[in-house]
Amino acid sequence: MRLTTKGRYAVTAMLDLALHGTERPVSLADISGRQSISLSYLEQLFAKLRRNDLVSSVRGPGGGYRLSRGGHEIFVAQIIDAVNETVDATGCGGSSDCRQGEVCLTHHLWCDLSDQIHSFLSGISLAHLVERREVQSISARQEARSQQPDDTLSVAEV
Amino acid sequence: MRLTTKGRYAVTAMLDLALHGTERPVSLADISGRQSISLSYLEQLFAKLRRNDLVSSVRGPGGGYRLSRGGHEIFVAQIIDAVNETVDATGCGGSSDCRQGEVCLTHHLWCDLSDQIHSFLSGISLAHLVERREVQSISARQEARSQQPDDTLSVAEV
DNA sequence: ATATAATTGACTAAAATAGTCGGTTATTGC
DNA sequence: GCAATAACCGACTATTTTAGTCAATTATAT
Repeated sequence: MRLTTKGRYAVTAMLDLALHGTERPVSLADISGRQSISLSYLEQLFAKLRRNDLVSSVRGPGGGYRLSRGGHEIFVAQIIDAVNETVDATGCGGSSDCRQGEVCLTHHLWCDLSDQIHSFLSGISLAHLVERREVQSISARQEARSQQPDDTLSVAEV
Repeated sequence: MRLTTKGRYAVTAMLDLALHGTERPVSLADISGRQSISLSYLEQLFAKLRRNDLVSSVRGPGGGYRLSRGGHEIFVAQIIDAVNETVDATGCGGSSDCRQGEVCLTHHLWCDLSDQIHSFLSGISLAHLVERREVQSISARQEARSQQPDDTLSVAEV
């Protein structure tokens, strides 16, 4: 399991979907606008998310993406795995012959570590994230942004 | 906290130090030979490890690096932090104004996540890794490599 | 003195990340 | 049927990170 900004983009986008996709599908243009992620980059990410059956798409006007199942059945680990899609979690191929016939010194360490992080992130669902108060309030602000441009962001909110 | 191959290299090298550096300092050339990491790349990594006070150096013949303290006082998290040295764990600066005055949707998630992974890796010391049977056997094989070139690596060993 | 080995800095190659562009296909509403 | 929408697709580019090279300098043990 690798942890980079790419996975964060994907989780952010999926969280946006979970928050705004309850009524109708959400277009990538909308997500792009709200989360400041480039549309074309989102296209790449969602191609992978769709291939991994995390989202389904609706074409044409009014179309977009929606979660392929309930937010409590989609986990952060799945999202990160989908966009990283590096099968090779250990860096040595998992084939146990990384060091020309030997197993590299930290082979087991990284397998363990990978497992631990993976199971940790497998316990966090989108629904779980949506429940967080902070996320809800931020989302509300983002929705209201067009009406009232607030420069009065208090520290308490953050 | 970012998790890439760079951190794995660093941990591997430090583990090598913990295993072979009990008597005398270990030269980067030795580590390079045993772990198949390029000497110059090790130089870069150890410059950072030294700046972060995880190793101390001894110049001249018979010199090399040793752990700056006991293996039970050096943790995987510290090693990874040292070589990544991206203070910005959240990707949005932690300054809480990533989205032009707003906090990005997953800001808290990644702070949490980062904290969890960090505390997990902060619980694993080099000494802890050395105690692992697998690591010891692999290390033994690596040390003996020059005497008996073994092509008879059984699956059970792996 | 000499060999060893850290230390430094500049430079390069390859890969991953992030993003652009120009199209095509399916669908909806008029 | 037509136009607008928005997914879908592939090729292409820029930036950053990773990984590694090279050439020198400095300290030190013998």
